[in-house]
Amino acid sequence: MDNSDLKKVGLKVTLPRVKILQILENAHDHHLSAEDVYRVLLESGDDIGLATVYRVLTQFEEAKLVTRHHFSEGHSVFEIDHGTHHDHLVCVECKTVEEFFDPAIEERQQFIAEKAGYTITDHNLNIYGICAKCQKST
Amino acid sequence: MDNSDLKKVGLKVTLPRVKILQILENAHDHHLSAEDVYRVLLESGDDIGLATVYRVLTQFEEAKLVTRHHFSEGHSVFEIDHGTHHDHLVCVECKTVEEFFDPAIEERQQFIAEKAGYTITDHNLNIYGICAKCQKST
DNA sequence: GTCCGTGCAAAGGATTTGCATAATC
DNA sequence: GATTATGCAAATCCTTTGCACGGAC
Repeated sequence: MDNSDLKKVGLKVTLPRVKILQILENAHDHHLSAEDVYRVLLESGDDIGLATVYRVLTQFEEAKLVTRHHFSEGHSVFEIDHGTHHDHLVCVECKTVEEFFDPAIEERQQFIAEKAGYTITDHNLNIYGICAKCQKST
Repeated sequence: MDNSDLKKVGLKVTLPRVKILQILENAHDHHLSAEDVYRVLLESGDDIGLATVYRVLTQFEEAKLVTRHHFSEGHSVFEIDHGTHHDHLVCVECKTVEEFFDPAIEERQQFIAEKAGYTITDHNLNIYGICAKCQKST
């Protein structure tokens, strides 16, 4: 994903947008909050305001470049949207996020929604737990 | 669930707590935000502050009388906890919430978490869609 | 009567918005 | 050069907290 993606979705190629896109791509675990992005920007010496970070992330979401998630922590986290749906496994200790995809679960969800007369627009499954690493260190 | 439940969990029986418990029980769809509860209180002429609503709901959550959910709308919703785990089907139009429980999905979740080395502490699955009623009225 | 609970207003964190300046095309 | 984006500060939304008063036990 590079600058041409910005043009493709009708967004001007500006420094903040390019930088933020890069940060999201290079993040260790690919799920960052607006604060996280802002902090990385500050560390790299870029003078970009937090308001801009929010604005850019929201634009990216509308352009379907990134997805916004609401884990149970009060704030939003963003990840690059590669077009492949998946759910999340979140470690409540170290906040690491892993992704998974389970066809059996997807199918059951579809079935349940249909049975209840719903047309699915979206769905999200979050499993919260303690990861292997954190279990050892306790 | 009546006043004795309050005593049981170590909370004094006060008017706000009793009223709020009643409101949660009698709610049409059993999922209310703090604002929703507050509005009902106002309508019944009770002079109870919004801060108290939040305090009481938080105490109820700690006492495991109610469960707090974060659907993708920015605010929390609360429901009476009858001790039976279930997931949610949320209509994005009329905001109605239905509950469901699917053993197959529960089992798969357990399996996925184990495979990834996680000990599950909690999990939640929300399916967002348009309910039968809202599909007709559009 | 003691201690806990409540109301009000003020504080708090996350996110959004208004406006003048600065950058892109 | 026109239009769109940015930075800063102020505003907003949801929720929590501090403090003096009132109610439960």
